[in-house]
Amino acid sequence: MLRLSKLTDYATVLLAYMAKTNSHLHTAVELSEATAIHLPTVSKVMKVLSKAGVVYATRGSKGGYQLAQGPEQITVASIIGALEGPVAITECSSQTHDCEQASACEIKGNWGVVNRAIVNVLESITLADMMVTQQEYSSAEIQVSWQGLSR
Amino acid sequence: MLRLSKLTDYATVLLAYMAKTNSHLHTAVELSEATAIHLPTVSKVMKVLSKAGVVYATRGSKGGYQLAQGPEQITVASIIGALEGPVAITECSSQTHDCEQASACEIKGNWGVVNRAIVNVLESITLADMMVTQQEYSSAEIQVSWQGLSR
DNA sequence: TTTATACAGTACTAATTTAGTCCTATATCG
DNA sequence: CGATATAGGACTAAATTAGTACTGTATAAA
Ligand code: FES
Ligand code: FES
Repeated sequence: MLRLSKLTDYATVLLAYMAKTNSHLHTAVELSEATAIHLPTVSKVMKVLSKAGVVYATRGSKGGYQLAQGPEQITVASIIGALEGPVAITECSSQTHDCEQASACEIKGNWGVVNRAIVNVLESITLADMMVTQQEYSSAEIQVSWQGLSR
Repeated sequence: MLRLSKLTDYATVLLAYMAKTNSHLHTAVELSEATAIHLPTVSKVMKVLSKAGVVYATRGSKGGYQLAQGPEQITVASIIGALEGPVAITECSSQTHDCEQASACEIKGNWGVVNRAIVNVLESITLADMMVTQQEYSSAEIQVSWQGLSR
């Protein structure tokens, strides 16, 4: 249903907390207590974020996690990519598809264009943007223009 | 994984075929043969599209389906909406959410903004756009700007 | 060097969602 | 009436996601 996984949501909440309290390394236990996300889940998410390079991990006593970049450099797309892989709204939206009925298909390639548009949005929004306090959903100003093809 | 359901994909393929051959009513059998989508699945999809008002259905002998509007008026968002309901990329992205940890959450409301941005993209793309023959994915020109909050 | 701490990697089960099919009912035309 | 075609709902199977647990590795301090 065009929905992100819960793990991606957790990741964003965790990263936002880390961004807010950026002075020290954060252990999984601390993150769990601060966000009320169960510890095993926090661990799972942080391991994935670490492997993807979104956060930097230090092992051992006095260890923990820290953001690999500033909140302005971490995009929502990169968070999603870490947890779920590249965004692909349909099977046919990636370059490496092999749709069975491709020869007869009227919309061939167009999901790729839609996908690209959505990725552009997600790449334009950073963790810092996600930390802005919202008064109203409707107060956001987003402008999107669709110009079709250049040829 | 931010993916549309297959039924939504089928719906778009079916509607694109209908748009291309707009002169007559299309039975489920004809649509199935033209698109190579199994008949039970075609029926399921068309029933949903009919209920949502995307297509108009005529019962009985000489019956079938036709587009309720021109391809330029049918948006991708409306197709998705018919099959999957309103787009909500996370539980917290709709106005009517009641997130357990909302009081402590650093990103409260921001998924709603991201969701709105994606919906804007999907509302800007029509069935007619989806029927343009694509040479290269990269040839599409989409411009998105994120301007954050107005206040 | 031993011990406590904290992350890494992997495997597994349960829960949820989606896909696909089928059956019965209703409407329309000739 | 009988053939055609959609409407609605129920049901099963498949796929995906969420959540948990266990074992391994690295680090720092006693
Ligand atoms: S749906 Fe795959 S090529 Fe059209
Ligand atoms: S995730 Fe629900 S309010 Fe933040």
